[in-house]
Amino acid sequence: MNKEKLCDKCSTCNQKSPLFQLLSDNELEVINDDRYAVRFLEGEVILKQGTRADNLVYVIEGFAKMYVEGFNDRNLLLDFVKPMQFVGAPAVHTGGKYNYTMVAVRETLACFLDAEKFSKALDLNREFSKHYMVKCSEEYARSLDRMVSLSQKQMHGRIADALIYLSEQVYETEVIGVDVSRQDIADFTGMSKDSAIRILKEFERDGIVNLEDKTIVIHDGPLLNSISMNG
Amino acid sequence: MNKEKLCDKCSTCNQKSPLFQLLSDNELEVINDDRYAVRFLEGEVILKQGTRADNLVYVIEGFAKMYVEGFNDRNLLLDFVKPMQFVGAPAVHTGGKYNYTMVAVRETLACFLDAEKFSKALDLNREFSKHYMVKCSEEYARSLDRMVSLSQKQMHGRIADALIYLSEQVYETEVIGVDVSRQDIADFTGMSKDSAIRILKEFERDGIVNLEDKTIVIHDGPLLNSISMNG
DNA sequence: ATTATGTTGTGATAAAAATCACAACGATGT
DNA sequence: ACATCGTTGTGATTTTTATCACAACATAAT
Repeated sequence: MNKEKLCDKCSTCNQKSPLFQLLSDNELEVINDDRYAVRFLEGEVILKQGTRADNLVYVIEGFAKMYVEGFNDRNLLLDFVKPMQFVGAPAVHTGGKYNYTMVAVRETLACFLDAEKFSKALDLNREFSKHYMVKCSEEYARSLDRMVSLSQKQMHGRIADALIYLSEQVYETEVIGVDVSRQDIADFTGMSKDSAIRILKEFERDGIVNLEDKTIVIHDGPLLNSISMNG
Repeated sequence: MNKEKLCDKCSTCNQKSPLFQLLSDNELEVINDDRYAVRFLEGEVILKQGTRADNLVYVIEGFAKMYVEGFNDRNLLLDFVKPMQFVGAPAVHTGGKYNYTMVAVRETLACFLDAEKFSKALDLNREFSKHYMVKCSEEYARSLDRMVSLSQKQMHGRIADALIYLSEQVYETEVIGVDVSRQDIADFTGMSKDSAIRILKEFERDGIVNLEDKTIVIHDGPLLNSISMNG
């Protein structure tokens, strides 16, 4: 498969994150040393919650999701992962076990970076480690926002939050794609699948969204924002 | 007041965090440069959510709490802060506004470290920045746990989680002190004050805790753990 | 002394959300 | 063509939780 050629070495990788562009070829070589890429099929587990966190996963192409396996067989969907994103924090820094499971939503090419080597690169280049720290801090800040949403808003507000996030941050268009199921939205907003469906249907009746064969098209963004704020 | 003498300079500070002990006197001098200590009275705001995050607060003595000001006049209590803890992340790294408010629960002596200077220290000493990163990652990991608790457990389980955390991590004894109010526990567990009181009373009837003039004494830790797991 | 004020506590009621029991539909496999 | 399976969707019902309306009590203020 010619796609693996993209992954010959880090310095020539054509899916190089802005973060990696801060590293010199020599520094990249440190990370390149122990890295390897693996292609995952839809539904396959890339990282499993509870296993030792000795790799940072860099998504080269595809689409994945990460979720915490919680209580009563319920999952808390944390995020969808697009190419050029890093997955592994915070466990990779505390030296513990992965805090979540990561699964390929579509066929996904993932690069496994050795945590030790990555840490070495953080040592070598302070600009790199600084920017990486900013990325981690942004993730943390988002988790605080979600804690507020999950604990203080009721279902309409939480669904609105989810749709806004998926539209603005994940799909970067008004159309939320087919690979986000109703169950995903329920897992993202901490409610039952039934309730999530009900509210999406309600939003459709109110002209806020269009539901067309499993995609969700946002029709009235301002109203959605107002529901997010007041719910 | 002789207490301020404790705070003459960082290198002789007798409330020096293990993290600061990684820094040489010269490196400490960088941080010492722009720092200042302020004594806060009970109830006074130390950091205000929404203001520019250009200081990292280091608690020298006292007791404080941090909470997100959320929706409908509700607060999400994030944590209690004891001496030798740093407060300011993640905003101080993203260069934005504080994500939460910090208030003195008792009289508190707080040291304000300039974010730029702190960042300089992170630049100078990789061991220091590595350990700091671990601290931040642990905080982030805890927020993931809390997201699961808040979104998947019902009230009994959440109250159990709160009591376990307060007992084990904050007070480090079975006695949760007077400066944690019922409203605090409600804000920590994302429920109404009324519900929090009701469940605490129920726990008392079931012999799980003792409520004696505003302190909460944990009587049956194992049962509390089981409620935390199955709730 | 007595008026506020804040916290704790309690029952009754209302609202929110989960659960249950299905139906409809499409994709997949045999 | 038919069964199977997973996802979406809906109404009825039950459970969970918030809200409301107070009372009791302590503390602080006048």
